[in-house]
Amino acid sequence: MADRGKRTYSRRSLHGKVAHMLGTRIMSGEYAPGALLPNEETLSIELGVSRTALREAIKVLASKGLIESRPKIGTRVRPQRVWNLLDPDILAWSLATRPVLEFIPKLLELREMVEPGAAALAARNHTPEQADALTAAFNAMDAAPDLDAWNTADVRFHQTMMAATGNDLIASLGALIDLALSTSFDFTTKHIPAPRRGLPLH
Amino acid sequence: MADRGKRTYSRRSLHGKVAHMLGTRIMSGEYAPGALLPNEETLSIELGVSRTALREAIKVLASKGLIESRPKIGTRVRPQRVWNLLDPDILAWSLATRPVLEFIPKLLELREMVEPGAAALAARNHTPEQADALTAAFNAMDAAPDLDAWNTADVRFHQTMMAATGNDLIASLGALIDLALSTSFDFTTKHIPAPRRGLPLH
DNA sequence: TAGCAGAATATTGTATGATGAATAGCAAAA
DNA sequence: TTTTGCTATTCATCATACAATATTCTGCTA
Repeated sequence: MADRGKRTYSRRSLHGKVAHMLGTRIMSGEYAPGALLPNEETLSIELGVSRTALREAIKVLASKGLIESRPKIGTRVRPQRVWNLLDPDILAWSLATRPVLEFIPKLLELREMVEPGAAALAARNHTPEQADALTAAFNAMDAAPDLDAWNTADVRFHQTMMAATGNDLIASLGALIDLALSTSFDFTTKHIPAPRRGLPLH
Repeated sequence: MADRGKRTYSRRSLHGKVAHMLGTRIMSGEYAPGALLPNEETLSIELGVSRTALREAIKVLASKGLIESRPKIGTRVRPQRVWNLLDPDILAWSLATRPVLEFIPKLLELREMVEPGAAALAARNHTPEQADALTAAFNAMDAAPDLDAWNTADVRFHQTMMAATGNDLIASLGALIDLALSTSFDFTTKHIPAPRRGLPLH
């Protein structure tokens, strides 16, 4: 049950660090949409890495829709609407720059939006084991002694429910939301919890 | 209105082609989760590209959660549950390998799941311009002469509604679903359309 | 002057080889 | 049996060279 695996890209490798650096610069607006990044040679010198490492980072960002490189032109930041906002890394970079308290409502809104539909699907498709896991998570939530424990149980409850829909895509969406929420809560433990809702199944 | 930008990663560049190739191999199960890919030298020779191009492709796949490289170990396919299924490229690679007809129901299911919540949000947050765009899209749907036109209008309707929620994340999800659906429909134009639903706004 | 062809040029794209760092697996020792 | 240390394999990073590409400039021509 426990391990849901690391879903954000490693920052141990050099190109991972560079990607993080450039990603946050883009999310913060330091490199705004439409703007050109410095050329590879300049940027690699500025960051103190080889052109190879820089290019690997650039390819990562490009694959998430953030930037686009063309010969003779350079590397340009693409418009926000083509950014892949549902990518764990982009979410993490957003959280690293944007005020978290502005972001949490959007996450909660998204979760509230998918929740009823997910519950309905889960009710149709869940396996017996998943039903057990759900009730266990619900009980843990009910018995939570403090806010932190309640959050943990809450996240697990939703994760389990999204998985119980039997739809990979939906499970992936659920994991993403929960990852983002728990990361946000790491920044700010003093948040107002959403009101408890009834258990939609059973 | 028209251009929503390319959201899938370019296949013009060499490393883009390599990423596509490896991505489809992974989605098809040729490289199953837990399996090791051939080492860089072997694989670069097999694909007829330099190690540089191969490595850039590997970094792209790793950033989407598909694989993980470590010295002395090699490059291993990660478990499916950490794949970023909501990535446009991964979706495209899935569509390129998996039978499309098995995939469309999941996409429709996801869309059906988020639709009521999105409509409710849109009703609260939409701007006047978005309301106009919505009615226009709805009318286009109503007046569609054939299935193809109906699909186009349908996709536009949903896209517009998700954008009208005023939540970036939700808009991104909507764009993703619609991209995947229209790509699917390119493969198989002979599908059964979902039953028409009433216009939830107004 | 306007317009077009083609050269110059700046930037990314690709290839290659060398060196460094990490670590799994094995062997030796306690 | 457990621990320690060695070694070989693989990826990580770097440096460099050259190719491909598309803008921009230049100069010719109508």
